[in-house]
Amino acid sequence: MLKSNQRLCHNQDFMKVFKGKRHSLGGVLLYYRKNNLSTTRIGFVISKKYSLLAVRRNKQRRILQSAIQTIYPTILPGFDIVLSYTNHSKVLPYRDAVVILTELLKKTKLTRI
RNA sequence: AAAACAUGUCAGAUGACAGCUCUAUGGAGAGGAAAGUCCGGACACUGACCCCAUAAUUUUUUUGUGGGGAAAACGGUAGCGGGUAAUACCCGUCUAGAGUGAUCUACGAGGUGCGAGCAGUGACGGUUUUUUCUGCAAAGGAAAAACUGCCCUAAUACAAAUUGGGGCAAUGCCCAGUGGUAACACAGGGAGUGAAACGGCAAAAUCCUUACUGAAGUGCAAGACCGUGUCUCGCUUUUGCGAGGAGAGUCGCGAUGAUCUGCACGGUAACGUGUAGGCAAGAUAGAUUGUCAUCCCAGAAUCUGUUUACAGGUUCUUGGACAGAAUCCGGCUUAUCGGCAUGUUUUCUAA
RNA sequence: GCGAGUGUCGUAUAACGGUUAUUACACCACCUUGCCAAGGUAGAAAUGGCGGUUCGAUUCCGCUCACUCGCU
Repeated sequence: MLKSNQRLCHNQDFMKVFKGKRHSLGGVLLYYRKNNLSTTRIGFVISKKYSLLAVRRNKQRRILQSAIQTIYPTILPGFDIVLSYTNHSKVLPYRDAVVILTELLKKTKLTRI
């Protein structure tokens, strides 16, 4: 779980980010857009299309959150990012999530290195 | 000891690293169903019948506040007796059926209406028993007998139908008796019918009535406050004032409660009374977790031992039921891997 | 979260508790035509699922599954 200033919290912010650029890899969709703040804020979208059970949706979101948390120091500040996972056929485990997210961030040049 | 039945209860454990929410430095942090939203309440707002008290305007009256009552309308319940804040809930009990049994399942006021079911009668049909055929078996076909409510008699020689007369039983009806708080059960007496008479159905309060009973409607996105944006309108036209109102703001909303746990008493029980102790999640793009290790449970493969089904060991990119609080409680319903405890019944063994 | 509603052939649509479940378009076969369309004749195809009430259920009731809508 990220801190509250590192999270996207309001519907208007989400709508803004969806109008920005996007990239996808392995079922993970990444939207991003510049904001005028000193931190990057990240939001997660896992819809009812992924699973109708609330337990599975919560589980998948927590896995993505904890994967982001390990990568977070390498991300450049000043962006709004939204991550969503829609591949309803299987669960994305923690190790694969870390690999996919680092590759995605390298492609979009949001990392420091 | 085995099998079964009922009720209650647990919902993998420990550690390390990294992190979140509340509280404020000490801690606390998801369920039995948090689910479905099928019922019932609490709570909030809206409108509102009659009576009484009080305050203001005023003295006919109108408005506000508080308290009490009633049943019109609109609902709720429906064998009987209880429990509860309340219920389509719970407990006990009556009736019918299933089971060797513990136990389980089902139904329930009256009228009026319906009636393609049963019976009324011949056939058909149904149930039981016996024989026989097909078939591995399950089951199916054929034949016979008994029962399934009618019987006797006259007009009319016989049969059938119709009409008249007579008789018996069961259910139901009426009367009074015994047991039970009651529903009802048991055992008597009387009248009458051969028929929509009896029995059956009306499943979501509906066609009408009766008895008992509840004021109604909307739901926390209820609702209360604030009045903040490069917002809108009006006045002033610098500041400012008033109205509306986006809202990502505050409260409602996080435990002194129809509360939880233990004990005692009353009651067959649901439950009630008393007493001692506890204060146990409170998020809002939505916390209550992620990863790893060891153990535990289950599964698969394999090895060893012997009674060939058990015991022990090894391995695994194996799996860990159903499922995630959203205002809060009491029920019901649905989903669910496994385990534990208590009580009861049946069978077997031993004394 | 709170509340309301709908499921009938491939699609749209009808039904008093009593039929072999209606109609239109689409589909298939045949006739017609030199060929196609239109037209004619015949045909196949459905009550979301599981239980209950009833002599009998698309209809009434319960549970369940899927879908739709309203309230920031």
